[in-house]
Amino acid sequence: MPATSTSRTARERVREEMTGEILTVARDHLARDGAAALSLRSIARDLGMAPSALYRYFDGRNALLSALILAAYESLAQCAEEAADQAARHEESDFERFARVPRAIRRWALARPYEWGLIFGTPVPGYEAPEDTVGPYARTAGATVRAVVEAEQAGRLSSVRDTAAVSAELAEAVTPVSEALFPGAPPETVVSAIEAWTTMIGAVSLEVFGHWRNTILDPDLYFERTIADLADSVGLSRLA
Amino acid sequence: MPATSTSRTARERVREEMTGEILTVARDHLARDGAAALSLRSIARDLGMAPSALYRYFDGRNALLSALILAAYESLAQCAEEAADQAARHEESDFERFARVPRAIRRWALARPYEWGLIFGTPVPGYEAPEDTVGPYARTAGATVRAVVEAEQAGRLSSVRDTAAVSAELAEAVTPVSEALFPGAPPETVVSAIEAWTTMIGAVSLEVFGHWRNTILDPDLYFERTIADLADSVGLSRLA
DNA sequence: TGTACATCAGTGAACGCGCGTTCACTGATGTAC
DNA sequence: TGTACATCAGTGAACGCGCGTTCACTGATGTAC
Repeated sequence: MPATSTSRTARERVREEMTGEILTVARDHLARDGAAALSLRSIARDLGMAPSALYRYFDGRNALLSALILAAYESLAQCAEEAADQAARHEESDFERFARVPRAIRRWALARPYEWGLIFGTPVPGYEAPEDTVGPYARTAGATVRAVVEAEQAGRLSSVRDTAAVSAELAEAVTPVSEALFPGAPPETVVSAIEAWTTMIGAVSLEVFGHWRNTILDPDLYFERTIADLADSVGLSRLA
Repeated sequence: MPATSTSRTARERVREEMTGEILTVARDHLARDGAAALSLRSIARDLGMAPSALYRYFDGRNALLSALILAAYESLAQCAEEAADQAARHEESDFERFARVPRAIRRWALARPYEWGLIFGTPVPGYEAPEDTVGPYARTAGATVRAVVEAEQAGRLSSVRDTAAVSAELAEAVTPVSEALFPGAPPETVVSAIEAWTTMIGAVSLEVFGHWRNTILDPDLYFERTIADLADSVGLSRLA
């Protein structure tokens, strides 16, 4: 019966809306008070409903926190992938295409410092991150290095860079990344890319967590320089 | 009167001991439950005393937390400076002397993940870091780049590296670092050093916060590689 | 279309808990003469 | 050396609070015939 399915989805639509509203309010509280202070009662208060009502939507405080964490991972992954897709659509230099993703990630993080903290900050203690974060995490990393992978496959990575050879042991230690993101690429490329990832995360974290106050006066400018140096270290050309 | 002064310091010595014990227990709790869950009552319970007794030593929960944060900063600074001092005493290559400090910092962090988190993790919300952290933070950074500064002053930094020129604006944006740590050095050196710092913090954070599970199978090996690449990027020679 | 029933969202009272902080106090340790 | 007093560490009861979670309930929305 079509009537049945449409009306059931009507109920479900309302449910999804309500779930979204709860998550939105929860995110606001997260931004204001941090993850540890997240309180079902105060979220319910903001929504104008009884605390117990939230149990219709989330199986307690921990479940809500898990949902927030997962949502943060997925939001970041989507942001990074959108930037990479957009880059792929433009006819630009390898460098320009690479640069778009770190820029997008940084913007995402500056707009949502506490969600960034859920992913890359101090882990909430006694709390195991949900398994489902592995996927979005990998997608974010994949989007970040996509321009490198493509340039590598097209033979466009400059080999003039003075990268030291990677030992067999190190290549082995890094196989999960090689296999997932760099099939067939030389280990030197893989290692440089991981280091670029590390530097990017570090640069964003230091900025977002406030460590550049009175130290780096123009974070935009500095981040651009970081991106440029990362591209160099990975062998990406600035030419179109 | 000598009797007076010795007996007064006797009382003060006990006081200092007690203060130290409280901080130790607090650090244990921090490691077990995280900063947000730090509780005066449970610390007092562990010490076998009344909660109110803690107010003789710390002016409430926030003050205790501040003391923990400050202690973490100072412990890290001391660790880094000791490593740098030790390096200065050895006749080694510039590279070896540089490498000692990141290694020490990483070891410190792995042994005290939550204290690392107090410094480089998500800031405790609604909580301004005490001003006194500026000093130890600068000391840590200074120790990290000491080998670079010395090599630069001795004219031993290799200039063959293909570092792009730093614009006047970027040099300006970075003056606090130049003035505090690199008097007279070219801005290219300063910027490379800041990037090395960023990468090191990023690498340690990613590892300490658990992001290398199933990704980097041998973190020791990978970190050594990171150090080597940082030294290269900054122009340090591996020769003695 | 109408009726009987099932499903589900949301209420509101209640539970037990651990928390930070205060206060008046006791008793030991140090100080002054 | 002895005595009167001040300082200080630590006690224990009490406060008010906000929390997560449970439970029996009401009433609206959807379902089956």
